[in-house]
Amino acid sequence: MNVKKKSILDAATALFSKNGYHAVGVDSIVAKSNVAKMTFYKHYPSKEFLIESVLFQRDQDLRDSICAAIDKRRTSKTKVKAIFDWYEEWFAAPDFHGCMFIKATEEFPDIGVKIREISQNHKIWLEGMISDLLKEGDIKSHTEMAVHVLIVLDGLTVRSNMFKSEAKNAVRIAWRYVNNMIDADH
Amino acid sequence: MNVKKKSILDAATALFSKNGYHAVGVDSIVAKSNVAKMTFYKHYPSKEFLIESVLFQRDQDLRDSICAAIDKRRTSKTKVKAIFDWYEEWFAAPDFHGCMFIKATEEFPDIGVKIREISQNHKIWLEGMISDLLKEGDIKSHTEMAVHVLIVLDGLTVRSNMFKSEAKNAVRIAWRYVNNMIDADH
DNA sequence: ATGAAAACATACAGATCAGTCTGTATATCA
DNA sequence: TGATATACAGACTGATCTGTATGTTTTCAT
Repeated sequence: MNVKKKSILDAATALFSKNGYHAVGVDSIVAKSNVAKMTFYKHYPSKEFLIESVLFQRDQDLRDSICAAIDKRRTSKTKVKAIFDWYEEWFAAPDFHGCMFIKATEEFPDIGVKIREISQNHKIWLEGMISDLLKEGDIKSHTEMAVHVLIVLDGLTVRSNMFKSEAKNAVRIAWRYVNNMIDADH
Repeated sequence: MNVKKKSILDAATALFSKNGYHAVGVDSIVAKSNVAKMTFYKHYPSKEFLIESVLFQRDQDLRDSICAAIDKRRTSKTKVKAIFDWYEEWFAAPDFHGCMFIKATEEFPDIGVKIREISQNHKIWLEGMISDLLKEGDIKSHTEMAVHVLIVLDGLTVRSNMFKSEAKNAVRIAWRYVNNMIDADH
């Protein structure tokens, strides 16, 4: 990708991630990315298109990162645990300000909007990934359990954004109960 | 409360709840509440103050509503179930667009802001309420389990906002696992 | 070195933002 | 009836919003 275009995308990702989508103006993105306004509109014809591009890229990056974390483990349960570990590390990052897809869904209420669709697809992907891992671990109701695990992960994300200092403890508690849930299914 | 002031509060609550806080302007609140702009600024000296008032009132209303739902049940576990039932009914409402406190936390990232503080207090209250119920049900680790239950409830809320048509099924799945978790603790 | 493409700075348009001001109308109560 | 408080409509300020226009400078391959 073009270096200027990448610079805009990175700046926008950081600003949207912290402040949300409506609160961030094009001018502040242009300023942070050290780019002329016309260069911005050349690469991204509208703010909405930029938001879609940011979310699309974020989805790609998260898939890669989470898959890499999973691939380091061997058993199906430790692979699920790897996701929780990944989240815990994410919550501890100084630039963590919640999930960009949840934020997008909160800010764009109209159904059928592409921004929502990208956000939904990310969650559907993660749920499918978890379902597959549970299935490998011989969980009979892996589909339903995956729904629950995703609910827990999203709940953890919201909570860690609200009470950042308690994120680590919350992950520990949640994983203990999820671990018990997995064991109880055998 | 003054009838005009109440009208403004109700209109603002509906608009913020659906569209978020930054996306809604004072003019649209004034229009929806059928009030003159000066009347608005007489009752609420700034938009930020209005948001705080909306969240404060919402907190009060939710506490009353949830407590009323709990009081109808007799055992501690059915009281916890009552909370899940309450959430399920809330998700099915046509004007459900997610939790206003989660939305506020996503849109106002600066720590120490009163808007965040009110939101945190609501979650702390609910967690304490759940913890008390679990304690009455002789759950030894009621404090930690309450953390987990709140995580599940917030995860459900986020998910139901993203996939509204699947809300009912998600609540059913989540409650089944929470029910198992409670039973397993005895 | 030269010419095209890209990015630059900056001003601008038109709309909307939060918040203020003015002057009028209405409602209540003595 | 007359005094007072409240609410009214709507214009206005200055800032900011998204997006465009213009003309100059930089980059870079030929």
